[in-house]
Amino acid sequence: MANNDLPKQYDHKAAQERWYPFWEEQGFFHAEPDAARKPYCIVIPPPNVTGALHLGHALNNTLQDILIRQKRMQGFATLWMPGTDHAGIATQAVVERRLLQEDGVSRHTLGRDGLVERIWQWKNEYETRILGQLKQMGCSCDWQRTRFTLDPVCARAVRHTFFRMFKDRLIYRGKRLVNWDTMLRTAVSDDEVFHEAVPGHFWYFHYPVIGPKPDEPKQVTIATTRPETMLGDTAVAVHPDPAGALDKAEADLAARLRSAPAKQRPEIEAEIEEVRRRRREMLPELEKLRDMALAGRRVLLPLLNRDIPLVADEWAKPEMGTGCVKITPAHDPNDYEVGLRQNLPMVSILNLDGTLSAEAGPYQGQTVMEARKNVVADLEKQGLMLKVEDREIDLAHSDRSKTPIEPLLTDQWFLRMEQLAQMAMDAVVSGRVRILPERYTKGYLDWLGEKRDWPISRQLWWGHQIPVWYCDSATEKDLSMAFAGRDDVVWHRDDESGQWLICALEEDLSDDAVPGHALRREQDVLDTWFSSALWPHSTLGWPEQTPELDYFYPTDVLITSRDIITLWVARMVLTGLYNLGEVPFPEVYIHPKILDGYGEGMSKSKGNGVDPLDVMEKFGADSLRFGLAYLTTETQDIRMPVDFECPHCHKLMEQTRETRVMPRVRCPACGGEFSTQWAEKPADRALPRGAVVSDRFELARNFCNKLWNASRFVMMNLEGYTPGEVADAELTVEDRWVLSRLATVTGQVTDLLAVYKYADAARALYDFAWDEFCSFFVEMAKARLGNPSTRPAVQRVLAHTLDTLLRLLHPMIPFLTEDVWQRLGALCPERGLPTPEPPASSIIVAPWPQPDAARIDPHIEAQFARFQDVLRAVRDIRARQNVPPKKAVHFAVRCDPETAALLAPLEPYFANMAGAHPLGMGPAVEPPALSANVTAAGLEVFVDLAELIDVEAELTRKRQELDKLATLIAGKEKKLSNASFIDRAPAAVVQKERDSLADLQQQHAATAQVLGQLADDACLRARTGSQTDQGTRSGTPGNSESPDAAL
RNA sequence: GGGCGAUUAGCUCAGUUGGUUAGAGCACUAGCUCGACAAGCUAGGGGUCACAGGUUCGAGUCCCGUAUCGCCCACCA
Repeated sequence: MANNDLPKQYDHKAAQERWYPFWEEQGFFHAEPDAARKPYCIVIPPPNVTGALHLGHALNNTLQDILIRQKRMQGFATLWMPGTDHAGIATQAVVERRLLQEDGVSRHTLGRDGLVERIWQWKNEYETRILGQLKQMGCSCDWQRTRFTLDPVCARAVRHTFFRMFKDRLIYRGKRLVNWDTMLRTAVSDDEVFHEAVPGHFWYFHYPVIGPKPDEPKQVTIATTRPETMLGDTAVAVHPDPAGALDKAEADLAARLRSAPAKQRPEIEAEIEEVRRRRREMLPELEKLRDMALAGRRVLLPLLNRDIPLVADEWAKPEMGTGCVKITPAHDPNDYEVGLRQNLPMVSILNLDGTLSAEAGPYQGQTVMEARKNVVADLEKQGLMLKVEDREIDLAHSDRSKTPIEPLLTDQWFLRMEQLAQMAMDAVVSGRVRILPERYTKGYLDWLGEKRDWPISRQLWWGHQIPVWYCDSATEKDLSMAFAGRDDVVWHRDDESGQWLICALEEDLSDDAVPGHALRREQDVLDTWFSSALWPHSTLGWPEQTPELDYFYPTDVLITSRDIITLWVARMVLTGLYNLGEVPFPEVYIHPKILDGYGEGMSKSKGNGVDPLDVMEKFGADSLRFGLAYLTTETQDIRMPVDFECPHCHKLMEQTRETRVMPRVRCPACGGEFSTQWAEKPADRALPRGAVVSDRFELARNFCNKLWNASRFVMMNLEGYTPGEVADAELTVEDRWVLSRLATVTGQVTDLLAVYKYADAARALYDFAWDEFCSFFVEMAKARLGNPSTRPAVQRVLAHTLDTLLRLLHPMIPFLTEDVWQRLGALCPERGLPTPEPPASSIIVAPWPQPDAARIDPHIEAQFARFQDVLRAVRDIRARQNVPPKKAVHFAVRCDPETAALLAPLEPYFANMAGAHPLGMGPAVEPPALSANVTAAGLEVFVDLAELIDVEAELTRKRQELDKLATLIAGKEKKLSNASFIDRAPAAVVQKERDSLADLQQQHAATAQVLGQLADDACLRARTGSQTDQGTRSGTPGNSESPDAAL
């Protein structure tokens, strides 16, 4: 192979295009149950088919692939289960919006089947795109097993789970207030609601008391921001203990006041004053009303002339509003709770389209806004309106239609959580499921601890339709006869409506399944999370007892982000336990979130999202992956300032809060304009698109390139390579050093990945590859490669070291490592120490390196560290003295005999790596007549400056250095003269300090000596008035004939 | 309102059970095209570890408080 032709820069595109198809064709990603091997399985958190993947997905999947690739190399039968999520509401919303925009068609005109068909088209398009993105990233998923939460296999799991839960009476129907979008006529979930402050009003009005006694108030005053809801009022509440409640409010405020900073105090003091005012002015009336409530007195609901009770309920806070609160159970979440507590009727005044229902009497058919206006006007007419205040209202809006949300009481399906939640909690408390980092367990347990029933129905068309049929008319006997002998149908009567709820396992029921009685299927679908909750077992074929399920379940780890610990992780644990009696995974690793430069999470709506394809286009998949791994620390989110890359001049420009939402941006560097993701107008779209990237991937890109060039060096120098044994005796100091370091790093990386410390693993590899392998081993190999007698051995060590390093890096940098692996295979068909062997056909299945404890040699590492110290010192002096690179220098090292002996075999490298020639090393070494020195722990390096010196600069430097050393020495002396330090600190620490002091004193002495010589010289020259005559000054130090110099 | 996390160099971040003179990458400065690599090499400058207390012989590290930022949950008649 013509390795000289290798490009100087790593061509990531070529490697990606070449090796991904190769891996797929070879079937490396596919896993089958294999009794001879241990299983390792991760299920992907299925991305939503709503859109393309962003950088958060890239991170999530990179972390999974790193583990998967490592485990595969470790010999496990490794399965990474891929797939996507139908993401019910989000996907339907996206498709509906597009339909409306592009075709002007609403879902109601299209109909259920038509819409669902369109969504399937969308799904197919985006699934392909998403899976394509994963492939580009190098994800080694078992694509043959790709699942979709709505496919037949998953659907079957959903039906079986639902059926059993229904049979176990865990699923029930009930009323619940939902966020109703009157425009789209659907309930939307809490996360699809945004709050926006809008100007509004706060109306105060009166309800007359029915039959007031002389000492009783004639009316109660209530206040509301939504006056039309009074039509649905079924009570007015007053606090059962207004005096106590006010006392408590005051006490709470007083407590806050004590700990409050000065600037908040006036506000709190004002609040306290308000509470006191209320106690003076309002308490008697509130207590009277409370007594009336307890006596069962009623008030008249104006306009509808309905009489409704006064109730005593703690929801009415005497410190707020009028102290009395109207109760509208069907249209307010808190009032609903009051309604349940007080056994109030629930009157729904809204139709699903947002108009008022028959319950609203004369206002029937009006919209909410119309009714509001009319109700206010009518109350005014009756003299019941007290006052109106302007007030800003934090109003809930639907994300999808941007219209205000109306809380509406509707029939929904629920899953009883009491036992299920407890099982999921126990699994974590007992340690059967460990959440890492551990701090996230609290949120999990707190959330489950509330044991709130899970509302599982959604008024959507895209999803798993609930397999329940209603029947109003049949008797129990009719059903028993119709379904005689069938254990795949169960039914029970709905307590509230009295109708039959019939659930069928796999086969849908026909309308005439019960002769003579019509069946009507439930139209709602299940919450998306219901099917996602089954993902770890449904993807493996459950309820079928497949070999895969048997072998791979439970999976080994779940890797996900923290915002779905409750929505998803908790529910997977719960269904896993319910369906299989086993947790779905023993560990959950929660990874950081990717934030933009302002510390905000990335999202489409903010416009600060980064498409991994843009990053890969610019930096390559390897850099994307390594960069992300390098940033994945345990405690920190990943802050990533985002840049536009100008398509004209390719310069990066920072994306600001302003530019990130602009359709077109002008490059400040070249003045060219480009479009962004917001471009909609044809004129904008015609501009070239500016990719959104981040310079935080440059580190990884540079590293990949470094690796590429190190590999290139090795391969260029493998000419004439012959495989062969390398006996330990043949190994040089640097060989033994690099092998020792390699063994250490192998152990570290293996251990770190086992505990998900990706950043530490990446750093260990980065530092070793760059600072040790490239900067030292490769540099030092150059000399030996030039010598025919040493060339074969160093080739073998180089090939082996590179081979091992590639394997360690493969999980993070799959393409580059495979590319080099294959090339290396052509050059070294057998390699490895001590005995060469043929390498694996692909690095993806090459064995993961074992940390070879026998290679770890602290003595050699210490020796090498000394060499590095001396080399650094010489280079330092060269640099600060501005010695031209090609000019040789001479130096001496004062050190103990052991160090001198250690350094001896490395002497030639000083010439190669620093253009420096040793004059002597050992304890008796004296500085040359004129020298620059560097002191390090236990040694002093003197560079002979006879021909080179800039005396003044060196004098200044030495004086500063001496001062610094003196300060440090003083500090140490003080510490060591402190009796309590000597007494209480561990002996080892004290000794360390003593050694350190001695060393500093030695450094001080050496520096003082050099300084003295330099000062004499400067003095001499000042006296003679002559410039240094470089030719005549003696370059030979006095000690060059000393015994130590002969070492 | 409750919970969690963060605050270390201009920027982005490491910093192990408390123990030598707090590190890296980018950016900056100076010098370098010597056959792996200028996406590089060599060296350098740059830090009151957010602020204020405490524990300790010793605090970036542990404890209390404050400020700022972020995330999650709840609530707002």
